[in-house]
Amino acid sequence: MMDHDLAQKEIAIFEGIIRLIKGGINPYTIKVSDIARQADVGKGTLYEYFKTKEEAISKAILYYIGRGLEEAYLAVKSQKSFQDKYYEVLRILARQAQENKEQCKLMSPLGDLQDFYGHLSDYQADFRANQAWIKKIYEDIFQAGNKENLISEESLQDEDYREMALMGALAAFGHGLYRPLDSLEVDAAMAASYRLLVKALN
Amino acid sequence: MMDHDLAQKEIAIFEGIIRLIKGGINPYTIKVSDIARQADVGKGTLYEYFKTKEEAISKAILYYIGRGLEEAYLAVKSQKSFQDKYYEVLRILARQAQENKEQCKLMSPLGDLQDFYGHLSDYQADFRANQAWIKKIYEDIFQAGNKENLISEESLQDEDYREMALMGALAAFGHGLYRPLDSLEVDAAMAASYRLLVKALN
Amino acid sequence: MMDHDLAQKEIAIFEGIIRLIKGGINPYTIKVSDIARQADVGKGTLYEYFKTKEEAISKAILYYIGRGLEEAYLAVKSQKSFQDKYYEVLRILARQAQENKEQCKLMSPLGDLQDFYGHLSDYQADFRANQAWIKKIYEDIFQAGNKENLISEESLQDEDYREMALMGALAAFGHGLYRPLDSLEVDAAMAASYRLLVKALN
Amino acid sequence: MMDHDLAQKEIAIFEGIIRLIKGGINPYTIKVSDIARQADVGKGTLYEYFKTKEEAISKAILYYIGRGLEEAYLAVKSQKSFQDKYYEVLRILARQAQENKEQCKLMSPLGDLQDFYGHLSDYQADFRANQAWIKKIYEDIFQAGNKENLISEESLQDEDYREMALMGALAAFGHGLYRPLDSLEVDAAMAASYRLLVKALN
DNA sequence: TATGAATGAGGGTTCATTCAT
DNA sequence: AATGAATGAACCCTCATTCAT
Repeated sequence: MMDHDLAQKEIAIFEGIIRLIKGGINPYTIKVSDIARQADVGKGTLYEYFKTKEEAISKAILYYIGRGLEEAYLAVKSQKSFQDKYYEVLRILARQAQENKEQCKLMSPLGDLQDFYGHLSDYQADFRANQAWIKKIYEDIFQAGNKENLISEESLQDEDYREMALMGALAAFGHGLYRPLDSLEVDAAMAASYRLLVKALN
Repeated sequence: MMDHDLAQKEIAIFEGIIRLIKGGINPYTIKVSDIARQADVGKGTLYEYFKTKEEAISKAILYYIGRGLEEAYLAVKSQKSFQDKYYEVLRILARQAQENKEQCKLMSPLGDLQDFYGHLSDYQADFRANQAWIKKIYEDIFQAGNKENLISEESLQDEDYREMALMGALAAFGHGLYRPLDSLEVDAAMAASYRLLVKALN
Repeated sequence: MMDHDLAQKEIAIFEGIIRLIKGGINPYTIKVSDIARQADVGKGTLYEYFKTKEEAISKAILYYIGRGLEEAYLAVKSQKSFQDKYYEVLRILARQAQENKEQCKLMSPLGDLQDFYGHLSDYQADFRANQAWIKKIYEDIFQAGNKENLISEESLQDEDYREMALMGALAAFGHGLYRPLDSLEVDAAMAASYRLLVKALN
Repeated sequence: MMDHDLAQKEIAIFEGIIRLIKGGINPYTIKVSDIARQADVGKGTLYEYFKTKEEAISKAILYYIGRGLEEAYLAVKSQKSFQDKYYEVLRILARQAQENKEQCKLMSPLGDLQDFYGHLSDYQADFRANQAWIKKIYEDIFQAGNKENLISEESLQDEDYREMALMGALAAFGHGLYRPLDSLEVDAAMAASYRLLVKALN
């Protein structure tokens, strides 16, 4: 039902690529033979589904991020309060940071994704689909904040400002995560990030 | 004083590499022959000064960022007020973003520099030297803020929090910059970023 | 009678291959997938009828040339006079040269066919069948020439010589054809070739 | 002095390629590694001098044929009589046919060289240089024939005809050569070819 | 010290062939 | 019998590194 138009091998390849990246390989250094081995397909099979290695890697990343964003959106939406929604995002970021810190970038609309892998920009369609998810997540959070009167009228109206505020709070959290923290300190970073957000918006 | 132990050819190589990166080449795709041509040296010469291509590129990046950070520190120090110092940082970031947005990361202690070029972490010595500059910049800004009573006692004492606040405000600015802004809007982004910082710290 | 043992798909494959060659593809660069597409059969089907790609291409060429030679023989036989018979051959050559100059070689016993596609020699049976057609064409022409007293006794007895004479006259015509001639000049080349032949044989 | 602008490695590569072709490999099936091994250079070296494998092979063929034609011209010119000159050409052809029958084509202006290796036509400059040699050879032979009154006025004036006559006689000889002849029979074929030529021209 | 010609390991891609359906 | 998705051996070409000059 989901992925209804993705062949099974195509997904196997995507997952092989994602596994490699999570395993710590820089996408620029992935070899076709690595992908084939990880995905348990022949090297030639990759070229039945993608024109080049770069296309396969780019689409895998975009696919993976897309799935993550969809899940993130559902998780955020299932939370009721402003704070719970925001904490949900932070928890997702923290988890991703543990898996592979590259993916911290996933919440940034326009993000630094190209820095991660320059060829991504060749696949604007998938790219934009992902940005749409991000916008939905942001919107859901802001609406909750508004309902709870945590956002000043002024902040609410200035779309650029409120987005910068959210981005900044998330980035601050990401920055905090870089240190070798134990889980207690993750909580501290979350609290600090939330504090930054609330201060920024009211 | 600086560069006292860098041969002239070594610097030529660094500058060639930096020119290439500023020209938009992804560091992963730089070829030794590119460097040699840009630096106007023979390909073999590179191996007189560096053991591998990666070492040359990594050290060039670290060298370039180091020079930038030193200049940034001096520029910040020369400003008197908290606001002027912070705006100085923002102006530097904006300029770098124009040259090459990769270098926005330069202010982040621990930054995402590895994402930019994974081999950088092999040269911890230069790496740490750069972080020291960043710390000095941060310290200079915070002291000015303190003198002007713009930082609450609580924020001042919590080193982690205040650094997160600064990082967040900078990241928010960086985020704002990604849109195709004219210079007027850069001013708006600077104002918003400063507002975030002040709110966060007091 | 002919093709009695050729399956319908087999012929479809032959014709696909011939279409490709006439379309200008060098036989060495034909791909199995090209053949399958042209013949409108599956790639696997080719291997039901032929052990290798080379066998398919070789047999297709030999089959096509065989058909052409049979037709040529009938056309030559249907002409009455020595000159008409010879002109018939020239007309066939000219037509083939227009379609694809490769096939000019078709009249040469032993020809340069291997140069055209080296694997042809692996299929000596079909090869020899084609040479038999050529011999019949030659014989028919020589008999007519003899009846009309256009061939000296000496030339008639020396089989090697008379065949060389015929080959030479044909090659001269082929050579004349290579220039960008309009149809009038084709006539001139035919006349010159005939003149060469008659001089050679009497 | 000769080849003054061909690097030594370039010639080594040419000679390696020619050796392979003389050894019987079809030019379409030559591998870069074959060339490198034959020429005793690294695989990469080939790409210092040629952009592609096809360029290397094409230029090697054209180079080799050019050298052969130059030598052939000098040999023909050094002969005094019409018959000796023509026999010289036949001897060269016979020798080449023994080495590698492909090169029989070498005397044909416009020849069938493309059939031999389709990429040759990409190097028109070298191609035309070779044709100039052929023209010179032809001219030298015709002038001798004229001096000896072996060419009728009519034949002499008709450039197309006389060239066809020469081509035809040469082709007839080539055709005769294809049989497994011993040297005595080569003499017979030469005599027959000469006879054809003289008859054709007077 | 400086060079760049030469190298060959390495990797992306193609395509003949197979085989499960 | 017919198919075409899947495969991986094979091959062209690149480029980091070396080394003779």
